[in-house]
Amino acid sequence: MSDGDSGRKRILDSAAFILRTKGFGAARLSEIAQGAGMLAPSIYHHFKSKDEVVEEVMLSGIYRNTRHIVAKVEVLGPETAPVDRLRAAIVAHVEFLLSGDDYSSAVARSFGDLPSEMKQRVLAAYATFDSYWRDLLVAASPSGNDAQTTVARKFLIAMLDSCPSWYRAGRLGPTQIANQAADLFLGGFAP
Amino acid sequence: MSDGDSGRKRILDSAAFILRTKGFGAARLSEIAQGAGMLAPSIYHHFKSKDEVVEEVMLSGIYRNTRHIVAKVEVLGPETAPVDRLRAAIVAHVEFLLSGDDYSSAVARSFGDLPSEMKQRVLAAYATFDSYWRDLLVAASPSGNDAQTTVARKFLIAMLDSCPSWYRAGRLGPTQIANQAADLFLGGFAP
DNA sequence: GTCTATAATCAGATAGAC
DNA sequence: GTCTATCTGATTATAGAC
Repeated sequence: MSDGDSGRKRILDSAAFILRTKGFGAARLSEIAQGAGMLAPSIYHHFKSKDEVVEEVMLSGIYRNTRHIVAKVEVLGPETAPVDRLRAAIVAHVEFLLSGDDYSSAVARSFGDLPSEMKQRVLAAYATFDSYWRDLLVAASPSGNDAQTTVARKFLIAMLDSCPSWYRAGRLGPTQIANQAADLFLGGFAP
Repeated sequence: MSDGDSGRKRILDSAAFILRTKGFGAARLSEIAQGAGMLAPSIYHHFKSKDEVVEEVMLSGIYRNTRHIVAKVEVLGPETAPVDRLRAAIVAHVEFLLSGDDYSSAVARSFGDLPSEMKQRVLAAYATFDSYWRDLLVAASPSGNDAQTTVARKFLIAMLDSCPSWYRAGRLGPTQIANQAADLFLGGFAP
């Protein structure tokens, strides 16, 4: 069964765009509906509540993003150095965010603002994403210090997730920003 | 005239705490009032609107934070290397955020969610903060590339501002996190 | 300076026609 | 599957007593 242009998908696409651009706190159901080419009450034919729409956008975003990163890393041969695997993940994450995937950007922007019950549920999916990064960082860590790689992971993801909020198409393209992020995190600003 | 425990200050303190912990979208006037030991309508004796409270928290946060960082950097002698000035700023910023200054954390958490008209006004104050970082980074940049230091600044501030959202008092104290942030940004994760 | 009572507004959700 | 009309609840804001 094709999902091509169904109402459901139009709603999710619109919600992802709104969540990416305005954030959770400012996302209005009427605006989501407008972006999907319908009026607010029509959404309830497809979803039980506004929160259900938001939650599905979050889960999709995490899933799509994780799949994209894993694919870009695992295509590298088994002989690839851990640092190069980490580099590939950084580049893949930033490129995905900046190449217009509203779902992953919605997660980057709005995850922290979700109501706590929803956040708990979404966290289960987020754990997969998080632990993949943890493994990449541990493998590439020169020190091997556990607490340090945990802090480094928090810093890294916050840094990468910020891209959609300040990036504007211009002289530097997504790939250049992505490579600079990798250079900066791995090599430092003033080595 | 002492501002010690005036209603005005209690409201601002409470609002800063709420904005730091729940974000702009979830900040309720009734909860701000409760934290200040009064009921919601009493706030209007001190402020014209909820937005006015929020805006004053933002301006205070930016001002306090900038002043703190500048003080910690400018206490260094004029012979201090640019990299060490940048390092001092990074450490100062993280320590300030993690040592419980609700105002600076409120800015870090909620600035991106402000309604656009307010954001424009607050941006004027934020520009002072931003340009101080720009100067520090340009001075310490080995490459001197303008576009690159701009991107590096965005990444740096996003990374540092994320601290309050994930830091929990434990084995690592604020100073250790702050130093690790500086080591990571300046030296890189896998040099 | 803070309260109670209430107005005004808005957003999410439901009912039922088409 | 989408609409119009309406309900319900929450939230900001105002009026006026104390």
